[in-house]
Amino acid sequence: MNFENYNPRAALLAEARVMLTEAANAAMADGTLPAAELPAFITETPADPKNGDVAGNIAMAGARVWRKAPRAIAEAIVSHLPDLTDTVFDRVEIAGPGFLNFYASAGWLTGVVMAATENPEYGRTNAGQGKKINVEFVSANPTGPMHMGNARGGALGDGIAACMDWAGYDVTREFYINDAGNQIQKFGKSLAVRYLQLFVGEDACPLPAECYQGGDIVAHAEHFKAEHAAEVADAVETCRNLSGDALYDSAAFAALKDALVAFALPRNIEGLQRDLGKYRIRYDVWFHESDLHNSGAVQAVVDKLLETGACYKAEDGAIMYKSAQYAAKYGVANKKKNGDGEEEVKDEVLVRANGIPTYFAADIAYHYDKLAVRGFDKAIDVWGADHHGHVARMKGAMDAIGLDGSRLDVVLMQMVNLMRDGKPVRMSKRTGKAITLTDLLDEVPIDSARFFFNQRESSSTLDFDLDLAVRSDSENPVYYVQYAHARICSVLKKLEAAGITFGGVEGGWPAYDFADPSEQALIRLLANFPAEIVAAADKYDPARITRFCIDVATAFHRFYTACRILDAEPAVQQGRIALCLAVRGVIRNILTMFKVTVPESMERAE
RNA sequence: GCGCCCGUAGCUCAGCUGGAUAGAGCAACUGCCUUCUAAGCAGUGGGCCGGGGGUUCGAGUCCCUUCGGGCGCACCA
Repeated sequence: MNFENYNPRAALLAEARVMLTEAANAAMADGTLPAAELPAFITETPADPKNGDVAGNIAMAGARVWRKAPRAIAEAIVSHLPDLTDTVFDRVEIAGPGFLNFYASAGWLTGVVMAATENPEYGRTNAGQGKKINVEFVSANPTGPMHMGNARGGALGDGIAACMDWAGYDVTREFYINDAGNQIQKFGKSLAVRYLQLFVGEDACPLPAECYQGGDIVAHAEHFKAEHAAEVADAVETCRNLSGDALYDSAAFAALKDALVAFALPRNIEGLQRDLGKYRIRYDVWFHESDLHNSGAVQAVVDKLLETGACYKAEDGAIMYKSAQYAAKYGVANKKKNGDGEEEVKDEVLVRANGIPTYFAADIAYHYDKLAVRGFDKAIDVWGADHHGHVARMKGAMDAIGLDGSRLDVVLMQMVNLMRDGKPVRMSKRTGKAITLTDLLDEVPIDSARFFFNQRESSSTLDFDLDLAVRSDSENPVYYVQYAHARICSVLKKLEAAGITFGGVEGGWPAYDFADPSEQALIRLLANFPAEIVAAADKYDPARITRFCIDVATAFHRFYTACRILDAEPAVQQGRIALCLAVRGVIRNILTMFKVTVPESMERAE
């Protein structure tokens, strides 16, 4: 038997839908129901399992076209349903205002357990049809350390990528290195000033306010001095006698900046790669913004937009992008009040009057590269919510350049509040500065960080409970889930020690129908797993999988409390071992998706 | 002023393309270990789903409006 790509819940919903459609058509054909166009209806999984495994609302939805009470329509449809023997259903009932409730057969439940035990990748489906997806996330500036937003973005982006991978998409994880443009100039200026300070002192060459103030800049300057001082000795001598704009505009200062950036930037990028690696994120592509400038791709995009009329040259020489062209379609535009107090749409700068393109121009070239050059069907960007103003104009720009703006989806992520003792903490106790990703990982286990950041929808601000994240008890959801897995491993070890093995499908599937309510509830939950992943991929919401995992752990602990395994009758025991293996597989697959460790045993706290 | 996100139990949050009696964890209270890890389980109490209109068989969910909180509106990224 082949359980690859099996999605039991989707199969059940689809089967009920076919039955209802055929029964309704048959009822109209023989006059039980008046002839009419089949109404739109849904089949869904009821919240309360008492109402069955599939509920159809066709009788209520058809009340108008069939001009009958929903319950009467339901009777008519039920009387035209086929014999349910040998189907995935046991029975159908009419309930409530006119729901048609389908109850799954024991065979279907067994099939779920079989699929989850026989298929090590149970949960994976081909719903995405192998479409090429690019997920770009974090993309932190290589000018300094990563902050909490990057920490959330990393866990979220990697979670989205994992869900899409499991949902059958061909996923590429990508990091966009902003190694060009203004912030690199600022980085260079900061480095060069700090470097000069090593020779002339801080007072003689103060660090401008707009520069990076962090200690990492000083450290770079010191390292450079130790290793490469001779190479820039002449430039330092020249700069010594200059100050203010005369200094910043000098060729010697520029040479100093270039040398220091060439030294520090690769180190910072390596640092990003090291820290993200420690955070268990592996990128497929590290894309350099500078390549887009060097290859002429940015210029080509600007030329093309000028050609199509999406852009125009302003009087001062800047190239402006017309905001009005996307405002209607994507809603948001950069509105400003003019001198008369009237609102007008303000156009965006694509290339500055001084000829230097803005990041917006580079971003268009970058996304053109993703969608048109590299041929991704979809580009998904994970951005902080503070960049939301950029979304509409980026989508609009994709349209303007001849692509489809809907092929770019931006997942906006709200802020993180780090909480300690129920109060927000903004600054690191150690450094007095904003808390970095590495600060966080020094304090809380990576397992907790990866899991916690994926517990809330990206659209909600997230309170990260530092106290909870370090706790090794059931209140910490990571431990709760890991414990369920460890419990299963422990039982299996005990069985193994007693010489009991599991036959599986090959060894003759256990003749046990999972009679206990806790068993059935658990199996029904496991049946949802593939559909949950598909939904998480569709909505770019990995949080539903972490919640699902907690639900599975809860259902397992209930089962474990209600049902014995070690001393059960042989057939019952085999069935329960199968169920344990199924749960173990699902938890393992989820934790692996989120890069959380999957322990086979838990150390006792004391 | 304009735009985006969020208002659901004391707290943190679920609630799937509108569906049946609005759920979970924490906190409070009560039980369950001679039994596979009690890092677990069961039970009790707790709600004008921010307010007000509308759409329909049916609204926490959709539309309008209003109030409260967060974030953004640069020739920065």
